[in-house]
Amino acid sequence: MARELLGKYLVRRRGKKLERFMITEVEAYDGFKDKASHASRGLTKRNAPMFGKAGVWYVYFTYGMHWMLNIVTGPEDYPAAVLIRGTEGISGPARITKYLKIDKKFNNKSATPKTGLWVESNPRFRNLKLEIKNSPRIGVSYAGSVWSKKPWRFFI
DNA sequence: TAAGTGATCTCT
DNA sequence: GAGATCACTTAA
Repeated sequence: MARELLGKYLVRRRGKKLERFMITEVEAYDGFKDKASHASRGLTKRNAPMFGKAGVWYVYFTYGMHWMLNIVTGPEDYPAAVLIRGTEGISGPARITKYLKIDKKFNNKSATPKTGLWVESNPRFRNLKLEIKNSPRIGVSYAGSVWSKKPWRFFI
């Protein structure tokens, strides 16, 4: 799912204006066992959206100043999400939310035009093979040698 | 390299 | 309720 999101558009509606940003960098957080995932210590008030339906935003606040944008994946009751780390023109997960004015008001909301933040396929890339690379995830050294090394960061 | 910043989590 | 931590950014 993380790979699928690469090359697609993150679309933000503000008033009547639509802004589209091609997603270029993501990270996967998968299941109960993933020690790098907020869900590794079970259900909490904060990570609850990760346990819900796929296609819903999980937006949380960290480091006292940054909002992180994730989209929930997987079946209900199975915690998994993809962190949107970068788009064309914006690199860095906190900068995306800063520039697109994304905060807790999107948390637990569906990714649809109705909510003002969603994902669209990219017709430009329908027939183009993207060169996708991967690496360990960023900023998760606390997760131990196994989980911090999982190559679940994907980027174009 | 380190400060900034405050919500959240764990432990008492 | 206290203390530690944090899926980061910026300025030095």
